[in-house]
Amino acid sequence: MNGARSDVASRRVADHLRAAILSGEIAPGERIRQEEVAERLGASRLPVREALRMLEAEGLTEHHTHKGARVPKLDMHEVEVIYRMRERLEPLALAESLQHLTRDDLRRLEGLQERIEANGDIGEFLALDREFHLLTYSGCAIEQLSSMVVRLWNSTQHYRRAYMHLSGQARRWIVNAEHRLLLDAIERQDADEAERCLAGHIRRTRIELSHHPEVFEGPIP
Amino acid sequence: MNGARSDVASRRVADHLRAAILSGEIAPGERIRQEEVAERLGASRLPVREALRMLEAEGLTEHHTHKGARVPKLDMHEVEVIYRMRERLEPLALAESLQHLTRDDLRRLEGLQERIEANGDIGEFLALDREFHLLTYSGCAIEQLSSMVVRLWNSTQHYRRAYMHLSGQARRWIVNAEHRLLLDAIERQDADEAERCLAGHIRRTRIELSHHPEVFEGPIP
DNA sequence: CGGCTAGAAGTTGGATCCAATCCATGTCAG
DNA sequence: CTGACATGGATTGGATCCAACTTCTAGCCG
Repeated sequence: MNGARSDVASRRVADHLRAAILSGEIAPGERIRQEEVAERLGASRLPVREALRMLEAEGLTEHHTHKGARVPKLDMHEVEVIYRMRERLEPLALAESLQHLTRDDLRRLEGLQERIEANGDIGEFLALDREFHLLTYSGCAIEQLSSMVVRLWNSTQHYRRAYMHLSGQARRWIVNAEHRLLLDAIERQDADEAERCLAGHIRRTRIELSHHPEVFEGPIP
Repeated sequence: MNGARSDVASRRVADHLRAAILSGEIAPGERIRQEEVAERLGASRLPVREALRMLEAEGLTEHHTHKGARVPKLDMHEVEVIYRMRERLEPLALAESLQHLTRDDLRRLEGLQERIEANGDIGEFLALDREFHLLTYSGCAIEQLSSMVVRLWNSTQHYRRAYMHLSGQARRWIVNAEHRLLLDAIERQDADEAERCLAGHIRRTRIELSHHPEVFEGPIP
């Protein structure tokens, strides 16, 4: 009868924490105290515990018994391997998704890409880029595959942001060109070409990132 | 100071349920009632809830709000895609693991393969085969990669068992031959060859499985 | 002065009770 | 007889209180 509200407390808490982690408000390595979160969101500790477990499944927190939850901190090699995983899994997800994308999805992809090209600030770019790519996978009905792709995006989000703070506008032009090629292949339903574009896009990003070890050293803007 | 006992109730419960699901005692599609488990293991419902969340992160259960936990039931296409994910991820895990494998690991791999060749019953074969492959990945220090590989194995375990009940001894000879080739490449630290062997091994299994749609239809031994 | 230990405070894990939701059964109108 | 609908039992979600563990600190002894 209501507007599909998330009236389950644990989900509300999870949504809140997820946003806080993805936006960088809670940084990698930082500890999350149950009581503090519970108090701030007006719930008891129990839904917070459930929420932290959900986030753990999404790769956003890690849990150690009697020591609580932290946001995982990754080193350069870990992130590089995660990018290699993305190179292999995301083309598969795209292939599974491609023929199920609706005409409306394509229109939204176009719209997102136009907004990406509008060159907003870094936070906006990251959010739109994420939305763009995940939308291309939205037709993938294989739960395991979709959830793993989201996990990989979640894990690297913080380092993508850190890298964007270092890289110039030129990078964005390359991204835009690659997105356009990808969009074109998707609209033509050319699975092979779309997979190639996507793998190349991720691969290039991985290699660029590997030239900036400083991303993984200090605290970040 | 104690013998590394799993004195945390939620972990004990999770271990118990994991074993029950992997052994087929709890079948795909089956519901898991918190109170029943709690009573049977002499704990309250809370650690059971935590355990179910852990298992969800491992791909062994799925959770729907106010409807509880079930073991996911997959159709043939889903399993086929999961095998394609394995084809892409496990060679990567092997490459990451290869140079960290100790001489002792290699000896244990040899021992496992010999026990596999001893041709025990199906349950034993499945357990040994799982142990063999996961041991080859044990040197992989990338948590995300290792955990995803385990997830994929967990998800398909039941269907591997169902398939084994249908396939003859000839399949085992092929598996043994492939394992020997893989072991040889691993011992020579030949990453490329090992990746090729492994991808081929998984690929062949996927194709074989796709010839047996009956695996996904009825209830299973 | 430094390192180790005991304990106190803080944080997480677990048990019990209550509330909200789902689902199956039975009833009644058409 | 069939369908929708209401109701009660069953099951999960949440709050509160207590126990176990970790960690930080203060004090003692070498």
